[in-house]
Amino acid sequence: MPSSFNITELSKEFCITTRTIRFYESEGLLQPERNGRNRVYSARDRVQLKLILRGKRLGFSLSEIADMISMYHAEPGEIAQLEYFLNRIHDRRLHLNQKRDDIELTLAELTSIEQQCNNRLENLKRAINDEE
Amino acid sequence: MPSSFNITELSKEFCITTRTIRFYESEGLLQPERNGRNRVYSARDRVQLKLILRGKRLGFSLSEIADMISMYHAEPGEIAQLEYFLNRIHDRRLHLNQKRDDIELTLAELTSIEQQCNNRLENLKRAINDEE
DNA sequence: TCGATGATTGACGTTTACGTAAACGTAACA
DNA sequence: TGTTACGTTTACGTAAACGTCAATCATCGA
Repeated sequence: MPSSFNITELSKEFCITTRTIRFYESEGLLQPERNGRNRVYSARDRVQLKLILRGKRLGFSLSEIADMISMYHAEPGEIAQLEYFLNRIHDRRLHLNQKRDDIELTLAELTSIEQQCNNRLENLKRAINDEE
Repeated sequence: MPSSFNITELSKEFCITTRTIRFYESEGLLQPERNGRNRVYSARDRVQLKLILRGKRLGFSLSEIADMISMYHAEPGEIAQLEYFLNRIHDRRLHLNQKRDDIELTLAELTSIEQQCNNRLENLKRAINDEE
């Protein structure tokens, strides 16, 4: 695993356009180094990009993602900050638990209609066999 | 539980605007009855709306949601249709499993930074006690 | 009968998250 | 020494998902 990447390498690895990566930077979600004019992404930048894309898959907006990423890097020093921070973590957890419940529900429904399909399929195949 | 609803009742129950509900209808996601000009939503329409909002929470687009809802109502009659349908179910399941994995990862990371926060918090509080 | 209340249909506006094109820089390679 | 391949900035365009009027209609209580 290399320790630095250019924009095209990352765009290919994650199947996104360079435009998208630059856009994330313009929104403050990435801060790559520069080699002259060109962007140079560290391993940490690459992890950050992974986090962004994971957030996107979960349907979070870029500003929500920015907020979450800031939590990863924050180093609150005072008690009040820490307690505020723990509250935000708590809220995020509730939010994610809700999504997980939504997923479980949807998966259960998928299983149900899958069952029905399989039943119908067996009936149809049996009917064909009976014809022979 | 009433068996029919007007648009304002639904908008209040689900904390969305009437505009949003009408928009979903214009996109083919809802087909309420009419009483004269006015829309009348059945219990089934209400469930449908719930499904839409669940899909939104999971970050699906309205067209994806329309696709999923159509699966709930489809009654494929031929073997080829059924097998195609089972494939779509399979794909959806993969998609949802991916999201669930993303959620588990994120929750695990939240737990980790929560731990760190709690540790710091305890240290700070201990330091204050030692001062006394 | 009149005004408030709530619903409807346009129609244009807005935000988010990029797409796309133009114009330019630069390093390598034939 | 072109030209090809990537990279950059700037800027306008766009699709999705609504928000926000405005004009109109229906009803209902005072």
